[in-house]
Amino acid sequence: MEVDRVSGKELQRGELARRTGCNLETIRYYEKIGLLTEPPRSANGYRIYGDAHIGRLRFILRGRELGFAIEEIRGLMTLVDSGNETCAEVKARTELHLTDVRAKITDLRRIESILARTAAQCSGDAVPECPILDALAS
Amino acid sequence: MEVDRVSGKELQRGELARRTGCNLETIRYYEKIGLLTEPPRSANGYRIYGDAHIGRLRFILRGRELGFAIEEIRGLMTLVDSGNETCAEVKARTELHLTDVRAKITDLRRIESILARTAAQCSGDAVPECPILDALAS
DNA sequence: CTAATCTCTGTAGTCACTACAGGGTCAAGA
DNA sequence: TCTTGACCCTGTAGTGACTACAGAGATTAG
Repeated sequence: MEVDRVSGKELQRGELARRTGCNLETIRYYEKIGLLTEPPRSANGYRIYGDAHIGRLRFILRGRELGFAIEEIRGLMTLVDSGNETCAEVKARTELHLTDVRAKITDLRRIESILARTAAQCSGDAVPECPILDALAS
Repeated sequence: MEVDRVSGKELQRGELARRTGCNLETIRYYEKIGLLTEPPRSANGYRIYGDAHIGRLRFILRGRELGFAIEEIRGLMTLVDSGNETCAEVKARTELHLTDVRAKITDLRRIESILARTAAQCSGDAVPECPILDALAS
């Protein structure tokens, strides 16, 4: 029994994975944590996905790419599903996340400058005295 | 039986935690994974730490602050312990890590700009059409 | 004497997956 | 018809770097 590949409406898990670039197991994981709704099954027990699932999974993956946590994505999707979403609310959540991202950048930049500065003091010779180790020890 | 607080040579776990700013449980964790050597015990079974432990733990914590992975820190400490460390080797490992940090910064900056740009398109009104959700869905 | 504050142990939970073992199903080729 | 390979199913365990907790024993202050 082959699934319908012409209309693109019925996909098996592997096919969904290929189309979205998502790892095969991750799809099952998202279902397990309730981020993807359980799809119907064919007679043999295989999951059958439709267009709605592709869209939802793409939403999740895009959100993850942008660094949103699973729970933040769940929140956004719940908001959309409830039909109560407003641009204001979505924007507020995005800006909250943006603050987080910026804090991480600041952190990493501080780390970068310390590392770069310390490494620059380093002779790079085959000697046992090392300013990097000194920096770590102090 | 009180530990010696004058010379600062013998500390209990809680005291070591306080002096280094390390979480109490984390010390036990570092011991479990072999990053901190098992300290001697007092008659009642309590761990007793000395100056060497303070130094080692500080080294680990500083390394973690700078984003080194546990295994990288373990590698650096092994290098030092072997007495074979050279400035060149330490520098090489630091620069490897620096590359990693810079890659993360690049990643986050890309995310930041997408989020900022998208949020800026957002009216912030109480309307259900939202460019952020559109960006996530596309 | 008692209550508070240490310490000990092992284990489980966090986040977001990823991998694997051990099986069932299905389509195509020899 | 048989077999091979590619799919799919399930549950569980592993990753990294902790953190928290339960249930116990030890010590100290009042």
